Amino acid sequence: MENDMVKNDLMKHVFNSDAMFFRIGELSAMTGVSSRQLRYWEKKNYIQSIQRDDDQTARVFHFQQYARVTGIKYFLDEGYTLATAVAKVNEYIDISKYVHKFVRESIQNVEKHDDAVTIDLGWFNEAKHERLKADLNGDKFEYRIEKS
DNA sequence: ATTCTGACA
DNA sequence: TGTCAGAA
Repeated sequence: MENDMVKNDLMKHVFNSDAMFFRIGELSAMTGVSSRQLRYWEKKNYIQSIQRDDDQTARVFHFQQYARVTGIKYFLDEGYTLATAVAKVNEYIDISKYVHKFVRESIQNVEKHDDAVTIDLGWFNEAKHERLKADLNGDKFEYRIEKS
């Protein structure tokens, strides 16, 4: 639908916006991690800033690094050492990466109806005679097996 | 005004 | 890790 196209472009615009990039002072203020620590973490390769092509030296961090830094600080506050905190964050990022991949590959099709949306989740069994479907109504949803 | 690197009363 | 200097 045309409406969906608009929303997609809007989302792309939002996530590619300059607002998603931060300099060290901003990132520090947002996360409560000192700029001194941020520079040290980068030197240790625990976080990374954008590769800058110009002659500027000021670090620029992408939004994803905000998530990383926040995660590292969380485990640090839990009492873990810096190296362990980083390992924990990497583990979570790894897991979420697989979960995202799983979810993406699980969704075979999204069928829009008048009042609801049905998500096709693929074959329900090895015999491939039934498919698992999820009917969405607002924020509610139900699973259903559909003969194929 | 901010950030960068290097150094340590 | 904080902080300060001197430069960009």
